[in-house]
Amino acid sequence: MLTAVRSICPMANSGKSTAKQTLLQSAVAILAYNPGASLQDIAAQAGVGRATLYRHFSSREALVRELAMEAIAAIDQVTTQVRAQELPAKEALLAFLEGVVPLGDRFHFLGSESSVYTEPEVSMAYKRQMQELDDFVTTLKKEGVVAPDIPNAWVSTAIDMLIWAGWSAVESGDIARNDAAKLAYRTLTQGLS
Amino acid sequence: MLTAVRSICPMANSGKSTAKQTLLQSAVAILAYNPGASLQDIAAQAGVGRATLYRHFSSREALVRELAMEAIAAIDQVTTQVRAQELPAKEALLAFLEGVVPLGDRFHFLGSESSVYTEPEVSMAYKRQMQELDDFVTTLKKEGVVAPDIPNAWVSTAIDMLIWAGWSAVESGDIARNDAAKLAYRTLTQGLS
DNA sequence: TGAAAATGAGACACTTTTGTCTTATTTAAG
DNA sequence: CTTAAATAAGACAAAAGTGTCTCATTTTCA
Repeated sequence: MLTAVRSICPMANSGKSTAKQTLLQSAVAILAYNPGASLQDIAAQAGVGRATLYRHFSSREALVRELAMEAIAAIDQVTTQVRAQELPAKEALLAFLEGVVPLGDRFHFLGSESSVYTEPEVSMAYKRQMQELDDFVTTLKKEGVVAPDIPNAWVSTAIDMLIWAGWSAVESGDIARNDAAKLAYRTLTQGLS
Repeated sequence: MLTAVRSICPMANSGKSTAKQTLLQSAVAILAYNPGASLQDIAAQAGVGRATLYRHFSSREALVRELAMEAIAAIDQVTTQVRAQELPAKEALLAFLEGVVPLGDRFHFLGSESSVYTEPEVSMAYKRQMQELDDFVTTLKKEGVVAPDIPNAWVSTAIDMLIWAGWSAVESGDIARNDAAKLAYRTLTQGLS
């Protein structure tokens, strides 16, 4: 376990995740499965007091908003990396899945949380990201990875759902962490056959 | 499960659905997207007072339990019908999807509601249904519809998610009601190509 | 029409959650 | 060692949700 490096060495700030980061991580882990969880539950899961949570997030709404923005940023990071490689569309799809399936809880949280529609800041970023996914689908069609007669909306939805499928299959222990993205990719490109 | 026995009264409710049915329908429609919705919201969506809701369901827990059991029964009805036709596995899959995609909200509600794990009655019925799905996956493998090297758990999860994908794509207006099951079927059997 | 049943509205007590605050303790830095 | 910052614990009031109850009104059916 590499988790315990924090205290001894004086300058090792690199491995130390801030309390805020821990809270965000715990929050998304809980909220992805139980959107109605209380801040009590979230703080407890993060191993901090409820008051500490309020020191970092002024309200539940603020927590959810930051969570959404952080999820969007994490996914953006993946898409940026994938684009930089300038892969053919098919390989880009696999790379995208490899990067995003481990973020499955954040990804799913985004699609299910209603704040995505109410908060303008989040809403705008989310729409942009959905648009980018739609553009990617168009590329997939151009390069023959996806049949042209399938509606873009269906392709996007199917990708969404199989990302969540991959993450939750790993989480429930049914699928190995390194297999999930490949299974999603295989299912998308050639089905289950 | 005989759905039409409702009341002793001779003719009373022909075209009119019971308040209870309306409530169940509204509840699943709301809870599928917002699991934390209040009974106030549910009653309002059903167009009845909150007190009326309590006349039909003694508690939130009872409402959710009946909802879950009703969802399980609805899905059972589909599987019974599909089995009765004695179709080859591939055609059976399509028939199953055609029947279940319109029940997508109930299906999704079942998989996400935690009462499924806490209530013994629901839990037992749910496990049985999941087992039946797993058996069906085994049949799909035997008849060559699904490759033998794909884990059953992945196949089940993928079917689950694409059912939900179909229902929500219809709900959001992106996909025609009559296309959703076919798109899910096509995606499962040959991917998006 | 008239009686019985169902409903809408809302009052009420209770519980949980939320957001703010204070205080004692721990942790980090000088 | 000493000081300053961060934290856990918990008190507190306000808000929202739950479950029970009553009563006036509407609906239903005989």
